[in-house]
Amino acid sequence: MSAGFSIESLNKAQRKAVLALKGPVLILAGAGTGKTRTVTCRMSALLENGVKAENVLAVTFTNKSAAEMAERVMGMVGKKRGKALTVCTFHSLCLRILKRDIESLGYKKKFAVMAGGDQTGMIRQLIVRKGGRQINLKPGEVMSEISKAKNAELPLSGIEDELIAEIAVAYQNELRAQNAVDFDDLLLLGERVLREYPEVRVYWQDKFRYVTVDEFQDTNSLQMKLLQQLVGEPYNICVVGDDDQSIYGWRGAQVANILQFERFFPNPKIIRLEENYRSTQAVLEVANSLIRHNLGRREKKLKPTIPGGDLVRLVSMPGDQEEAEWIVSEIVMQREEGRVLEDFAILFRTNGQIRKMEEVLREEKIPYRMVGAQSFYDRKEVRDVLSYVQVLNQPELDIPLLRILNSPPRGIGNTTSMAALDWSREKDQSIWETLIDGDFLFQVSKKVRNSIQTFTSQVEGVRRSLIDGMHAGIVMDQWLREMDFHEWLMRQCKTDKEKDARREGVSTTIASLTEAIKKGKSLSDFLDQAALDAEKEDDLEKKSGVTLITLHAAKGLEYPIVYLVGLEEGILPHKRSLEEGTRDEERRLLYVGITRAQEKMTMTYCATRVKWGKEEACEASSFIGELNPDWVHEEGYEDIMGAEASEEELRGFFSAMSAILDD
DNA sequence: ATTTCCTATCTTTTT
DNA sequence: GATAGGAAAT
Repeated sequence: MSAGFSIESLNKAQRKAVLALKGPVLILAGAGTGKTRTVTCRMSALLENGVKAENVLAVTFTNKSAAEMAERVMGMVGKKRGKALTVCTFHSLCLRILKRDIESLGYKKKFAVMAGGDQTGMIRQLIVRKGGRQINLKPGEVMSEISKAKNAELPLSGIEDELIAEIAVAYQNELRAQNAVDFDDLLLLGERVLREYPEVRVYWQDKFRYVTVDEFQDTNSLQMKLLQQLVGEPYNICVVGDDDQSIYGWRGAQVANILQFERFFPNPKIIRLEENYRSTQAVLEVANSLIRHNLGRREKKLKPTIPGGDLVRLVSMPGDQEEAEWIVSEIVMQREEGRVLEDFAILFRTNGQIRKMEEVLREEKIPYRMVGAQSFYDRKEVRDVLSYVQVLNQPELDIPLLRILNSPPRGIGNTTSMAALDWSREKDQSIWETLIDGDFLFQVSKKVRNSIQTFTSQVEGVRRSLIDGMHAGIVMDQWLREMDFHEWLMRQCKTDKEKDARREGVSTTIASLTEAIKKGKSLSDFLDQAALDAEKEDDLEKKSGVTLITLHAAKGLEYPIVYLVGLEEGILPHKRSLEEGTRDEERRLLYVGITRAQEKMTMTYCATRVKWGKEEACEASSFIGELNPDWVHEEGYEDIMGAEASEEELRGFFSAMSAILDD
């Protein structure tokens, strides 16, 4: 076998997984047990055994892990064959399926994906229109109800809360009117088109004869149904996951999918990977002792291959300021001992906790990279630019058009856009059609008419030059200049830092547009990708420094030295999980956090923490009592500072000594 | 129509 | 302590 990997380098269980190519396979892979390695070797083995790369599909959960897996397989089987494989997320898979056949479901072929801020904005508007303001209804709540209903394949009108149901129905009508879909629709419609149209199903089943699903514990019931449609007999499906790392229950993930895999695909080969190559015994003992407290899991234990190791440290802090300062001082110290900044990661439960840490790192001039904070494509200026691109591509889309209509200000204010909106509703046409509608223009003031016509002819002019074959990146850049977009943007910024960030956001967006066009993608392709991508991958990978990351985003990653901060009741476990009775998931979250560490693990908790500008008292997390004390070393703030003080005294002593000796 | 100032709310986690 | 949306002033 001329495989790009050596079978000898795998352990027995891994080997078994790599060789089980046909039929359903369930790989239970604990943290750090060489899961990715095994999966990529297995895919490589498929190709070695004569399976065509075009017939192989790997589904992952994030774009990032898709990219990573694709890269690793390519490294094994060569670029040419690697490129023919399909490695993508559930959502982008459905996007592909729908691009081919969405017309069967009554949508027009060119549909848009609505996500992030646009979606929130739309819901917010509807809340106001339907009078949900008074009862303080939050967009997030409405969205999660809609999502729940869609994932359960229940009608939106059946949502228990009448007002939410009404808003949900209006939301869906609005999407439908705009020929747009949201994230859940992608899955919902993807599954539906496969189920209802045998020829579509056969096409995709025939294309993807070998399917692999990574992070299977995170799939929800809809994704499971999709898989059932996608994978036909003889069920060449391999799923990989770890029920102990299921941390997306709030998004509808069903641990049952992994616990009862055999219910969906008969007689699977079940393979357990339990030998951990990532962490020291100390780290694993603590992780195991914690996760043991969860009920209803597939019993398993991570077996260490690296005996001993430093004890896991548990440090109490007076406040979050001290917590941040102490961790940074530790990093500085260890860097002086030869550690590189990329070895360190600081893990958080919520994004809000990151701020303090950032502040201190900046003071100390230590570079850092953040993962899982605000999504690049959700930044204001980026969404503005993207809205412009959307309007260029398809002016009939109301949401992006409304967004840019008066930013920068061009004399088409709120009154006018509301009038246009009403008119478009009445005539059952898009707002763009209304703006070029003579009847509509006739009934507005001359001044407003002028402003509108200036704008619409601008759009038409720019669109024409696009059709003439001008480069979209250049056209967009020129147009932004023409309307003094930058100047307007800069005027809104208070600090220089903000200015830089905004400028960078705009130029990065234009740059990635330019790049996409260069690669031969259409504007629609570019916009779809922007909607599905949470992050701009390349920046994150390239940036160096200490990693700041949420526990959720950290899954699948590893770092030599890990600090896990804010181990406090109300944060981890999160207050809301206590209300919702999902404490087990919080425990898994902590488990994921601990198992990220290769060599050194430090956890901290504070007595007080500044929340919303106010100091609040905190209590140590109840999870702390569940950790095996044999492998934990507890320290107080006084101990650490005491040690440091005596070190200083010592230094003072030495300098005094040398002064004497110099004499 | 646009800017500016005030206030209520926010903090789980993400495709 | 930020930020978005609303009211008030220009």
